[in-house]
Amino acid sequence: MLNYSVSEENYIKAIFHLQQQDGTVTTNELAGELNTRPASVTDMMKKLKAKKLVHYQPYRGFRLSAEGSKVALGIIRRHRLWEYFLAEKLKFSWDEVHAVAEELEHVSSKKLIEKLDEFLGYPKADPHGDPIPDVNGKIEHYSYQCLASLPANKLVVVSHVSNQSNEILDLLKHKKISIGTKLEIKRRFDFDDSMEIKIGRQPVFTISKQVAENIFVKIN
Amino acid sequence: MLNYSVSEENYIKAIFHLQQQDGTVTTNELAGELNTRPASVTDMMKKLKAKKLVHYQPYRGFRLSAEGSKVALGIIRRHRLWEYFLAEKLKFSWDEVHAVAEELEHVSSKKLIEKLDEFLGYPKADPHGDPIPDVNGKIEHYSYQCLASLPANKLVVVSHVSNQSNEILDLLKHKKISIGTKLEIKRRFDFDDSMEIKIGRQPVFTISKQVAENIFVKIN
DNA sequence: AAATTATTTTAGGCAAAGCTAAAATAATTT
DNA sequence: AAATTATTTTAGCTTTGCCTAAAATAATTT
Repeated sequence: MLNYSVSEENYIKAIFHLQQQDGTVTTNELAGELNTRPASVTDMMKKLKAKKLVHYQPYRGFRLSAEGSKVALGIIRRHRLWEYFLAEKLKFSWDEVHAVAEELEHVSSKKLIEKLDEFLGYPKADPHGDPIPDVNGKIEHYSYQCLASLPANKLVVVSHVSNQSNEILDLLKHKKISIGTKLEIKRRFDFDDSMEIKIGRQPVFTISKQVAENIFVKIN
Repeated sequence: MLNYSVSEENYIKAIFHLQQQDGTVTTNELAGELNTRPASVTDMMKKLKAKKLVHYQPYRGFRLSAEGSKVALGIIRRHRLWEYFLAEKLKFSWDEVHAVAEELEHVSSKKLIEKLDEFLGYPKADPHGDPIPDVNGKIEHYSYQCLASLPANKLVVVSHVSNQSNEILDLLKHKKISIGTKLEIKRRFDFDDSMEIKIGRQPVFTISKQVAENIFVKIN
């Protein structure tokens, strides 16, 4: 496996995360994610395309190639192992681990990561509950839970919507619920299984049983 | 304290080590140490001078300023703590730790290093026996003696190896000499300054002058 | 369908850190 | 003291990764 620059790795990782949601990633999206300019993204996409890490046609967006995904999973593996180390061994608090792991993940020694993994006892997930890919880049997929099945007072992240109809998407769009939205379940009503939900600091609103049954979440 | 680039840090560290021996460091020496060209060294010296990290007059060599030394000791602290971590926790062999620590030392989080130090139990020296500077850059100096300078029939403890090259570490690993090893000097030969050494009840073996010059010991 | 707006790419530059070749300075021989 | 040799610096070029402004293309309105 070749070696990539810190910059290249950051682009690859960002594309990986963005394409989880969107399938294909746009120049502006990626520029936003990386706090850089669209022109810089175009430059880097040309480079990554030349290295066969992304599929890219001008003006048409891009996504990782198989090889690119493998590289991304390697970076994510390193990141999450370091996060686990920082939280578990060095007693960093949950919100501090990410920034430091962003630096550590670029240290490229393969042996370091294998030894670290062993030292940590082969953890399955990082402190945020995100699964840690194995040496071969295999990642356990999330077992999403149906929002309708959860009790009150849970903080969750929307991860999947199991219904592609215009009707539900229209409703979700109106309620400003999309993939990645953080929801807090405030109350459940036994009468009709409706739920009161809060997003950030916005006012509480209600969703019906039928809606909740189609939303799948990761518990935070 | 400001932040420096990986390149700047590598120059600062190299100057620190070279000036231990020479007092003042020359362009060619530093270029040799860093596997770079004299012209590149001159460029960097101008930059480090502008940042008041070195004293430098064209053609007259250079040395670290007080501030430069403080920065150097910070880098050395990080390097040695990581070396200790790699050897002690991840069970790296001592000839492998240096290369990986070279990468880890540039991760700049202050909190990371303080937490790591605590986790490791505030070690005093790295796996090669080099003392670890404290948070304030204070470093303990031991008065070790060079093995090459000692007469026969001495019982000594290996405390420091003044050469991090793979070549010597490979040799020492093969001869089973590491920090803390008890050696008995059985004979010295004036012809080539080689020595016969015994470890415990193992058979006597010979080491060359070049090796003995890099081993520093405490007399038992 | 044309016009307007938004997005993306191109063109041309900049800073960091390296390089080679030539010029300047210092050190050593003769 | 002059000549030669060695060292160091300067000048100018390269690559990486970023930038701004202008041009090209796509998407949306009218």
